[in-house]
Formats: sequence, C-alpha cells, structure tokens
Amino acid sequence: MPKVSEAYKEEKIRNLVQAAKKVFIKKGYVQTSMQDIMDEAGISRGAMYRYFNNLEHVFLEVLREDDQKDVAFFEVSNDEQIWPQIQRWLEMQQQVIENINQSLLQAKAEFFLTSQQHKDDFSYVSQRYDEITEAIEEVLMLGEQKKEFQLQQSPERISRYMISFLNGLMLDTFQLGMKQTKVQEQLSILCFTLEKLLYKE
Amino acid sequence: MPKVSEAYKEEKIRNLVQAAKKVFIKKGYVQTSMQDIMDEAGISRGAMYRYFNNLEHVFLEVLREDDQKDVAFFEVSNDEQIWPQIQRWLEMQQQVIENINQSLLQAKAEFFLTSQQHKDDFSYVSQRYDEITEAIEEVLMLGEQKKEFQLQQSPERISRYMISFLNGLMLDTFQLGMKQTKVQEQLSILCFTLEKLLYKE
DNA sequence: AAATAAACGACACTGTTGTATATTTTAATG
DNA sequence: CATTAAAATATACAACAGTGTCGTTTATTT
Repeated sequence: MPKVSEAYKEEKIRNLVQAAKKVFIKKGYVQTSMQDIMDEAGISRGAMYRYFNNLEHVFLEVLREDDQKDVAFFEVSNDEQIWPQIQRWLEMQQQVIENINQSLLQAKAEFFLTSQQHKDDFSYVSQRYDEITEAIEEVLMLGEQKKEFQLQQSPERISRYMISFLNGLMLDTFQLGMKQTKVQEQLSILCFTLEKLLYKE
Repeated sequence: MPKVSEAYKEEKIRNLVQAAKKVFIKKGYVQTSMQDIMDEAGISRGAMYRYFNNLEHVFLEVLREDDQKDVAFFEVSNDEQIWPQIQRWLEMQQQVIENINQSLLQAKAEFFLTSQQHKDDFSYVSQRYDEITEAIEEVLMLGEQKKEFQLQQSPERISRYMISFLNGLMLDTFQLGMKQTKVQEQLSILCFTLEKLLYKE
C-alpha cells in the first residue's frame, strides 16, 4: 500500500473503472452515486477520491474504456461483396440491441441528455456521430466504386438514415423490450429499404 | 359555511401546470426541483404541496396536459388520397423536430429513462407506443383498401419502422442540432423508402 | 525505525424534500 | 358590514442523501 509502482496505480484505476462500469450498466447515470461505486469496488471514500475528482470524471473514464473496444467498428474486406458484409453488420447490431440491458446505453443517454454542462463534452457525441457517419459512408462509396451499388441517394444521407433508425430502435427497445419493438422484423425492414436505396432495379 | 369556488382551484392548478411545463421544457426533468417550479409560478412551498404531492406528480400532470393537444394526432380524410396526407403529416413532423428545444422531449426522455420506478408508469410509454403504432397502421390499411397502396411489408412493421426512425431522428437532433442531422434530408429519405414500402412498381 | 504514500472514515456543507405551524384571504352569515 | 370559520398561502423546520475534504491510521520499503 505504500510506495508503489506505476503499474499498480494503473491496475487499481482499471479495477475501479470496471466496478464503476458495472454499476452504471445496472443503474444508469442519474441514479448512481459515488457511494454505489465505492461499495461495488469495496473501497473507501478517501481512496476513491484519490483517483477521481467526481462522478462525471469516473463516467468519462468508463466511456473512454468502453469506446476502445469498438474502434475497429466496421472493418470491410475488399475481397468480398460489400452487401453481405453490411448484412452481417446488421446482424451484429441485432445482437447489440438484444443485449441492450447489459450495455451503457441508458447511462450514456442519461448523461448526455441531462446536463447542459455536458454540452461542453458535446464534442464527444458530435464527434462520435460524425465518425460513425463517415465510416458507413465510406463503405457505401466503396460499394459504388466496385459497381456493386447504384446509390439512389447520397451516401451521407443514407448513412445518417441508418444511424437515426438504429438509434431509435435501440432506445425504443430499451424502453419497451424486444417483444414490443420486434427487433428482428424491424431490422429486416431496414434491410429491405436499404436494398432499395443501394440498388437500381 | 366553507369558502372558495371549484373553478378557482382548477384554474390555479392549470396555472401551476403551465409554469411547471415551462420549467421542464427549459431544464428537463432531472435538473428540475420543486423550488424551480414554485419560483416560476411565484408561489410558496406550502401552496405548491397543497396541490401536488411531489415532482413526479407534477410531471405526470404536465404530461397529461401535453398529451391532450395531440389526441387527434393523425386524422385522415377519406375524400383525399392517403399518400399526400401522409406527406403532409411528415412535414408536420419536420416542424416538430425543428422546434424540439421548445418541447418536452428532453424531460420525457429523462423521466422515462432515469428511474426504475417509472417502469410502473411504464404502461404509459408502452400504451402510447401502441396507440401511435395502431393509428399509423390503420392509415396504411386504409390506403391498401382503397387500392392506393400495395404494402410490401405488414402495416404493423411499416408503422413501427416509421416510429423508430422518427424517434431516432428526434433524439439525434436534440443532441446535435439540426445542422448536423439535416432533418429535412432525412425526412426525404424516409419518404423515399416509404414509397418503396407502399407501392409496387 | 524513519520515511512515505495509500487507504480510511469522520466531518462539515449543500441542496432538496415533505411537513407542521402560523398567517392571511375568502365568502357565507347574522 | 362586521364576524367567522374554513381554505389558501407563507414560513420555518427537521431529515436526508450526497459531496468533497482532511487529519489519522496502516503497511511497506529503505
């Protein structure tokens, strides 16, 4: 406990972030207090505040950790047709949505929704939105280059369209459960419309 | 021998609800306290608690009031073609989305997102979702009856699809502003895909 | 055993809630 | 029009939950 390596400190923080994440997933952002995280981590108040200034700080660290996992969020292979790859990606999204309760969705939504202050961290949301838009956009353009698609609308529009829809489906599903929103059916509609948007017939 | 009219009481409540609504629109649900509403209404703590038990109670009244305005939410006329009516409705939605900051969207989202307790009032969200789904569904079926459409997917699916998309667009727009999400463009894509879903070609 | 830094937990402070009590307003009555 | 009792409002208060700080304790290294 005294004089200790850098590695120890990092490890400690990683543990705390893990504990925090667990709590945030379970309780969302608004309902979570520092105390909850301390309890989950089995650590004292003083120790906690040695590593984090406040709850917002903790959450931002959790966010950072969570983001890293899907950096390589949409890897396209050039060897294969694009469309099947998109379809596979959509199936992945279905998995994501169906496990929405084990994700940070609620906490994130609450965090960015609740406080005007976070409009400063606004850049985060905004940036992430742009990143994803662009990633999808590129895939679409690639498909067009390869003469596989004939985009009926600009790739940017299509990309944003996909995101809006998926976001809506996620939140509705979180609120209402999968039975009511019928995730699979909805995604198959998205597929249907995407075909119309991507192909000339 | 008692005093005071019924009408007075109702009027009073309506005023309080109005004041509360104003605050909720400005600050959302989570950041709003009873005090904020009392201040806005220029009323004392004691008076406020005579009419409402707690913040949740106030919010539910505000919700009720707000819902009434769009009861006749999607009136279809039988004389006219359905499709133009849907298009007009979508234009209305654009207005709604573009004025999203003057709406209760944030407060509602926060309210239903934040607290597990509200899973009891869950019925509200769930019910409303079903109502809207059914309303749209009926319009679609009417169009099919009139041989105007040839639905490429079940009306239920299409209806839910529309809602998911619009919800997503609303929340994204609230977060990011209209410039980034390009509401109009997005809605025109929705229109495009809807045509594909409604018509055989 | 001296030095050091992590960990602990008590503490003071804040903002908010809901209630209890005091005061004012109201309209029916003599 | 003065009286009066109930209703409406105002004010003060206790309780609480959460925050961030700070002096103290603990355990290891040198």
